Amino acid sequence: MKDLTPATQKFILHWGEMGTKWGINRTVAQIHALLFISERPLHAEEICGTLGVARSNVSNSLKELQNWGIVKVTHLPEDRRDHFESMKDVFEMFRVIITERKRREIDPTIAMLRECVEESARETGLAAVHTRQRLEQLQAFFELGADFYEKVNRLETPTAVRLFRMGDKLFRLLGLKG
Amino acid sequence: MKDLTPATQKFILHWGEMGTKWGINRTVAQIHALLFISERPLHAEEICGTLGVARSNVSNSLKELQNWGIVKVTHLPEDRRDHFESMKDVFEMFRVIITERKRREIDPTIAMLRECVEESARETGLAAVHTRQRLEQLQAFFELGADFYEKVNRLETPTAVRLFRMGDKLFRLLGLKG
DNA sequence: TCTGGATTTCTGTAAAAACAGAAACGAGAG
DNA sequence: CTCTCGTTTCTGTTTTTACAGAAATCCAGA
Repeated sequence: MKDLTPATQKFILHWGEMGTKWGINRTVAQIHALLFISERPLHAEEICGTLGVARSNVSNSLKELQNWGIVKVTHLPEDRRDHFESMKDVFEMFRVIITERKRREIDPTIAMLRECVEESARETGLAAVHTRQRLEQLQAFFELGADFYEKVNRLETPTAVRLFRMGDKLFRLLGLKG
Repeated sequence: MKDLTPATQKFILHWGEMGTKWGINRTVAQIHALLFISERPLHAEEICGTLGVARSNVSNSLKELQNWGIVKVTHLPEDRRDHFESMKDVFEMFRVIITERKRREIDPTIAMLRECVEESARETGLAAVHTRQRLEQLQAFFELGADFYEKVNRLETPTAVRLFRMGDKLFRLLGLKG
């Protein structure tokens, strides 16, 4: 890791580890961390040099980050090479990430649960009833979460931030505490 | 996969895949799915037979699930063997999972960010200032999320469910829409 | 203390993922 | 058209993770 301050290095390494724990390739996460913290767009070669990984690896990882929608290509005048930059707004960035994970993983899970519930409704026997009830509970939970997310997602960022900040006041206002 | 209805099989397989995408071992996730959907506690041998995995694998996976806190050991009269059962309440279950992930991954990340911000505050130069600002934004985001979670977590389950159900009404009540 | 079932730990193997380097491909400049 | 610089795809290797089977340990009852 060349030309990085100790703090930056520590951040990039930790972010890479975080990635692996959440099912994201370590290198992908590291490149994301690097681009996020960099004040200017970087080209692939720079990323190779800084992180010490192969060119092809960087190329594939960058494509992955673009698929996630949190890294974009830009071009600088007088330079034919692609340059890459991460989204800067943290809140927006996580909004994008969560939306994408919902699309890729949560929505298909809800669909699967729907199918399983249907299927087990057609099966007979006491066991099938139990199974169906369990699956329905799971389905209800995921649907509740998904709906809530959709609603929050429709808010403008500052509005959403305010919502999350409210806390105690929020609960009191809604008379939920009792 | 012996003695399972098609719906149950589909569910267990999907849940296993979900696991891998979220950094959970496939077998661990499958065993969890099996125990979740089972109406009675199972012993290790049954799990082996049903899922077709080795005894040792089941043993380690069960320990992992117990570390997560979503599977517990029980004993049946007239049977020396350990029996295992998953939490049944879906909402509680995810509360436990999220709490654990926060403890393992989010809290250490916040600590790391704090350290990095401190370190980069001691460094000089324009670049260091930029770095620090980025890290501070990230830190603020994580702290906001963590605080909000703590608050929701303190609510009784039915209260929290009501909160998530409110949706539109909620936003209007708070005058957030504008 | 000994015994038999039950569980965990250890060790080598198999499978999967990550990765580097080379080759192929593409786009703009001359 | 072709040469050059840059990017992507392909292929084989390395590393990591998951896993099975064997060995060791544990525990209750005799």
